[in-house]
Amino acid sequence: MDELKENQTISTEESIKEAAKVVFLKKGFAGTKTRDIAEQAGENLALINYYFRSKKNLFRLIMNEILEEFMDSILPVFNDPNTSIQMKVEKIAGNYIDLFVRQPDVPLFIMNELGEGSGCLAQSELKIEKMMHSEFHAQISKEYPHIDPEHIIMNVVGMTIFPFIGKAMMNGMQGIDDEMFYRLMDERRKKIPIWIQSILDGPQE
Amino acid sequence: MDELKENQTISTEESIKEAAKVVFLKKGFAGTKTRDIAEQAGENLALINYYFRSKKNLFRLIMNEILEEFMDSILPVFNDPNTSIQMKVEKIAGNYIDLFVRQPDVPLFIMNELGEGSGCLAQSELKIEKMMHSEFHAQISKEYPHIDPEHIIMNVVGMTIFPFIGKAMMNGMQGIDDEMFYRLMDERRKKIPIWIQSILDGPQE
DNA sequence: GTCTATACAAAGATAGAC
DNA sequence: GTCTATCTTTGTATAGAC
Repeated sequence: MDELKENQTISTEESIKEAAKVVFLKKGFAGTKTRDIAEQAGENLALINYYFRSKKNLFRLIMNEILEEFMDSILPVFNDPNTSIQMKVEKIAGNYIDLFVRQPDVPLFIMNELGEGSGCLAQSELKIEKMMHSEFHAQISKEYPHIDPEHIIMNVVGMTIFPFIGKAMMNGMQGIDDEMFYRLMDERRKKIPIWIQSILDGPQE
Repeated sequence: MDELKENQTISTEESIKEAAKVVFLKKGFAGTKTRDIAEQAGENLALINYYFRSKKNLFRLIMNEILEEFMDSILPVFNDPNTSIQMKVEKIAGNYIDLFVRQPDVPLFIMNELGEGSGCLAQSELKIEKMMHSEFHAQISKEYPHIDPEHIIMNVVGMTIFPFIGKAMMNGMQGIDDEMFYRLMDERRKKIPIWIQSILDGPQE
């Protein structure tokens, strides 16, 4: 019955992963000490390396889980031929904003690990290629043949996630406090699809 | 003549700064060891702390120089009441793209160091507030009172720099190689101002 | 004021006992 | 599987030569 016990208390491995998630999201990768994770989990320091080989590996594991969950929530809509371009944009912008409002550290997290220095996510299951060759891509090609679908995808993603990446910049700015920021983000949820439509339709003559 | 020697060989302090710039840009803040910098400069390790107090301080110094130079090239146009909104957008998108094509590591760099973990740039002279309260901001408020200027600024900057941040993602993608990426970026240099105009004008009825 | 050599502390990783 | 003790790397500080 070793593999089948139920009502079992949380495993050591799992408790470390949960603790790591909390600490990583609060302090970032560089700001997190493995000793913090061990303390938060109430486990011995050496067990982190025993179960996860390295701090970086543990970090990558957690990030991939978050991203995979997110992508799985996006892709079905993205590949559904029966939803319009506008609805797809609404879905992706809305889901990104929801995720980042709830977990403000994730965007920087992603960016952090794309650099060559850490490079954890570079070859991971980001599934971006699935986004690029999705039904969304095909729909744009068909309905707006004059514009490169890559540009539109870059615009949607850039307009959506940049403010969160740049939040640290903006917080220092006179005139944009947290309350205003979240109000702006809520506006963007509705406006980004409209803006994308304006871009697709082109300039007014 | 102590302050006025010319033809002088590069100073120790300067050689460390140059070496640090090279290594930081290549490996990022976390990936750079102070011993790497010392070796690259051909100087003793302790001199880094002697001249710059700490690794973080040295990093901040270098980043501020890069950003300041960039901002100084942007701000005059940004605050000139005699250039149109479109021309300002052209200027900022063009300058960003030029900078990032020449120094592909800078954008990720900036983002990397905005996180709370390292936080080197958080309270630095980013001059973003000057961008936000520039003539550009005022022009949008006046000519397009129905739209929040912050949204437009976020859109310009997001559309411009996101592709560089996401380049690592896209490089892994089937169908976008380096040549195509730079072709797309060159297109964006001209198209972003047009797209912004479409957004400002709103959807076609 | 500059520089070399060295010491020290924090933090990730590992070996080996149990 | 778990824990203690230890090793290694790395940023920083200091002592002392010139």
